[in-house]
Amino acid sequence: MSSAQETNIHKRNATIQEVARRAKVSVGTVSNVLNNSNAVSGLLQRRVEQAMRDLNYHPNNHARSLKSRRSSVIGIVISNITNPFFPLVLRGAESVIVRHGYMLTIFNTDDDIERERQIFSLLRTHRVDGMLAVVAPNPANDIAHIVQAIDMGIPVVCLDRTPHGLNIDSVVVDNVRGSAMCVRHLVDLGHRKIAIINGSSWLQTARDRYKGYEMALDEANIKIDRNLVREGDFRFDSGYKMTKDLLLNHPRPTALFVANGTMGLGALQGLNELAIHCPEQIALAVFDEIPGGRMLRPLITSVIQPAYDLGVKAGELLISRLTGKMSPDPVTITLQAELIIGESTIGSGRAAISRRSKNVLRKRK
Amino acid sequence: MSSAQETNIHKRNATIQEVARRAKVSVGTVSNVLNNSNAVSGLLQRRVEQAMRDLNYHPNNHARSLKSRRSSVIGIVISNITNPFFPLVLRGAESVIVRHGYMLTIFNTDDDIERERQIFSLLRTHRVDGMLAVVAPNPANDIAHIVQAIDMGIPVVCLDRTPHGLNIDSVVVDNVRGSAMCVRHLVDLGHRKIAIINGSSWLQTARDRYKGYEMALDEANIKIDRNLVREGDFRFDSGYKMTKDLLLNHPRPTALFVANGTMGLGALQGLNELAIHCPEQIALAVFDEIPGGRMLRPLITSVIQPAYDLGVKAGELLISRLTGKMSPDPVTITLQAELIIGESTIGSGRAAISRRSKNVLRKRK
DNA sequence: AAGGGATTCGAATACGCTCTCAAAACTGTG
DNA sequence: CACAGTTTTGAGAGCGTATTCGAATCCCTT
Repeated sequence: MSSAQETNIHKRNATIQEVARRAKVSVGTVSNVLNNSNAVSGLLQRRVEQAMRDLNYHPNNHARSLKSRRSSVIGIVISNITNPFFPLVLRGAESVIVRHGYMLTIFNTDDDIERERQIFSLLRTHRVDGMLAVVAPNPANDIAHIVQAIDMGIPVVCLDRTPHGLNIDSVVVDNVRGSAMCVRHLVDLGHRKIAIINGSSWLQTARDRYKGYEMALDEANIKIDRNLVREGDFRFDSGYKMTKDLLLNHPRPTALFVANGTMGLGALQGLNELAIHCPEQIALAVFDEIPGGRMLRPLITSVIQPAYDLGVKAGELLISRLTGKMSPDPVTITLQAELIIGESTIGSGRAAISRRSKNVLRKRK
Repeated sequence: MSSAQETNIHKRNATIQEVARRAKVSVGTVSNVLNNSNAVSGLLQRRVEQAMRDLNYHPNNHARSLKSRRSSVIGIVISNITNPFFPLVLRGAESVIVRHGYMLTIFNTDDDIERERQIFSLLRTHRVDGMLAVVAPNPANDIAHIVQAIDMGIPVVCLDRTPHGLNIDSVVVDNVRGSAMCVRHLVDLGHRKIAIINGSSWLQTARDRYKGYEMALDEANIKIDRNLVREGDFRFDSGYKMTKDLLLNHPRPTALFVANGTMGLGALQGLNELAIHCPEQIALAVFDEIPGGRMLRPLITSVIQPAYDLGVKAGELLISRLTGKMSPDPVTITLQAELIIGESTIGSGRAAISRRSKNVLRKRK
């Protein structure tokens, strides 16, 4: 089997020069067939292509980018790929971006704004053509790095979250409405003491989900009880701890609304340990999909976000910025979430539900 | 709010030249402070840094790479980030790679070997410094693209799977042993008719998991019944369909070993629809983690892979190749999986839980 | 055969940076 | 103060490609 040590004959990549020489043609001509800019006669074209094959030529993207000022690379900055929401987003974005000839470079911020700044700087050094960003919570609301990127002509599309006070291209889920829809469902079932376990209020997402909660309760003339409002960090542990805390204290809620899937899993764990049954003893509804949730019993009522579509739309928006002909005004695309009603809130017979949930109870937008 | 239209004063990035001019210093000196190669006196150093700040200078990585022949980019090629196994791997790899100053570029092959080839070519055009690759099933075993990359001095570390017949750096899970351990557990519980739902036998991974199955049965002098061996594609649907198929035909297995998590979820769905209870009517064990599985009841017996660690180890291996001082011989690192015994095979837990839930229900009514 | 227009080709330059190497500026010593 | 030794600085040559624009070639017409 061949390996680097044996075959280090051509350790260097072939250059356009060498291709030209071998095809008995000038460098310019090779460049032309590469980018089929100027028409090249069939004969030369074939000769060049043959030479490229012979030399196993791979054009040097760095030289190309240096000259052309386009890198064909797009940076995507997310909070944490380990959160099951993001692989779908990534995949959606990738599907459109790759189709347009770009590469995707990925970074996790872990929701650390300082890290986000470093990453933006790095991406600028690498001269990416555009960025997709799930912005980190930003207490000081210091968005200079984003503004600067845009000012330098690098389109930035915000995904899932929007920095406060910055009018910028973005693709988001209608968190207010999704959340309201879900809480309304709980209200409709007769619940009055509905607790919420939310994420950090530094995140627009969390604020919006709270707003939806507020709206639904307002509509029903239910006064918000601060004791039933908890702020976690969108991680398993905070879902777990806050659930236990809520249920061991007064007033004890009859329904629990958890603002994301991972905390939702934590909540389930908590309920489990307390041997509190759902929906008999408490109703549970979750914003976001619970990983592997469709096999859970009871099936959890949840607000499903169009994650893949979010990525696709963001990718498309970025591409149309890149290809130029768009009004320069920032655009915001809002996607609707879908409420899937499971057994964790209505709690009737299991067989009936799983059948019905597919056909009837799925509220479409 | 600032935006591209208003502030397009410096649409062009500052260059090292401009920094030099502003700091009243030569280009070489600026370069030296950038890479602190030649010691630069404190005074000039400060002047240069100030100038960089003033001009908001971001060095052009393309120019740098063109000259230095190092891109500081590593490509990672996986089959599908949507498979929950991979985000962890990615994160593990990222954690070490970023720490060493590299960027990560990601591609999904969807297990399409042709796509893999295109991606390798693209990565070479972009002159990545190294690659991490989860190779696609490769019926013709045509690995020229991998060999070529290595021959050109681009280290490639294979992750999770190894191309057949190619001795190459790789980090894998001990699939044979993990699988054998799991099937042995089923045998120990007295099962003789143990079915397996495997992935494509083009994948080393799948072949190894089968080998473990075979070993465990051999040890127990159980003859393999081809009717109990199924080959799927590691996706939900094949787990679902094959489970139904297995359980509606003869001989009917008393235990089911599913070779990955996603198919495991499918199997659960299948059992659910057939109203076949686990573990009373069938024992279920799964290689790989089921998404959100820790909340499932019964808890599924599973072989947990060290996904994050796999990424870390692969990243470290690649980095040490990159930094040079390693024996040039290919290295294979094998990580062990862990068998977590749940209620889906031993069933005591399950009985306890379902009994408890009934009591509670009664109490409430 | 010659002229003119349309097509195709190629020499040369610039892109922004690193890195070598010689010159310049210091330092200390006799 | 002269000189050797040491540190610090800067000029310049590429890295591999895209692109411009004049030159060369081709194809028709007359």
